[in-house]
Amino acid sequence: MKMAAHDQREVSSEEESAAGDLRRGPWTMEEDLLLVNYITANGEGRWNALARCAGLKRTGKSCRLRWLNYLRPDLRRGNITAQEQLLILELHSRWGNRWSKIAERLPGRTDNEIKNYWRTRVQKHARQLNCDVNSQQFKDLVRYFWMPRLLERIHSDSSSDVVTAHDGGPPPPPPPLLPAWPVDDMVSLGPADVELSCTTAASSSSLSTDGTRQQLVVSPSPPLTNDGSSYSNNNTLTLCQPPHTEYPSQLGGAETCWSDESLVPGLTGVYADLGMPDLGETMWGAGADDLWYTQIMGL
DNA sequence: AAAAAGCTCAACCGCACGTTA
DNA sequence: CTAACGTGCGGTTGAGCTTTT
Repeated sequence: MKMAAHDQREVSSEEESAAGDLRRGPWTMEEDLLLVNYITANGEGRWNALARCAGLKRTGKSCRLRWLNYLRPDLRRGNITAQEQLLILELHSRWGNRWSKIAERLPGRTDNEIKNYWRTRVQKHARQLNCDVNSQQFKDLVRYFWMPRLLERIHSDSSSDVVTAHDGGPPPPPPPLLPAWPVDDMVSLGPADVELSCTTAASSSSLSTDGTRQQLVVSPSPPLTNDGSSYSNNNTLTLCQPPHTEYPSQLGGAETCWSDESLVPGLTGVYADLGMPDLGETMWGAGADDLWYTQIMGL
């Protein structure tokens, strides 16, 4: 964890703004205490007056930002989880750069945090692919490669928790490829009127939230439609692959691939050029399980 | 070991919009 | 009606840290 800026340096007199004697730059611990104590006693709002009354030589804006992004008690710390990444990708595809709106769906996360995540992780990979982050190609990439990948990870993480809790025996076999998931697999997610689902010939899986209850539900699959490509209606994103796209698996049985040139024109070529494992590793913090892509892509 | 490059994220900025006097 | 003020948002910056060369 990064050390707070105010622990790292003293306040320089130059940071005392000449204009109005207002301070700028990193907050000190004393300023944080003043702000927290004042808001605890008096509540938030009226930030300019609050700044004066609390004895802070800061703008109201600066106080508000410090409180919302760093000091308020319901903030969630730590890395963005796979579930949160999935929600960010889905909500951004729906709403664009409406960071505060997206943040509402991720309790404890700030718009600033989500915005930083998007810029440092997602946009970086768009650049690496020479894609515009707003291009249809990149959106398809996210939809057909990264979101299924995240769903798989969410599942495998929760599965491994169960194994370690209940099974002291030999290590389990490698996790199945998408999406042979257990039924009623529960994961934690923030409130959102979002449902994500994946469909293959074998089963379908969905990750949904309804504002009060969060769940990842895996259920037997309905028959695939011929085109296998429908997705994104009002509240449901369905990631489909055509039934003919099957690949032999070292893990036993035919496996499915989430990409198909007919669905995402040009994508296969993108990955032939750049290589998939690097993408997954840097974006989602993956390690050995990038084998998944190399098997599928024949790389 | 040191320099360079890359990355993260707290904080600031300008603008838009709503509220108040 | 309107000017001033308060608030919130998205975009941008840069200090400090980490990784690579």
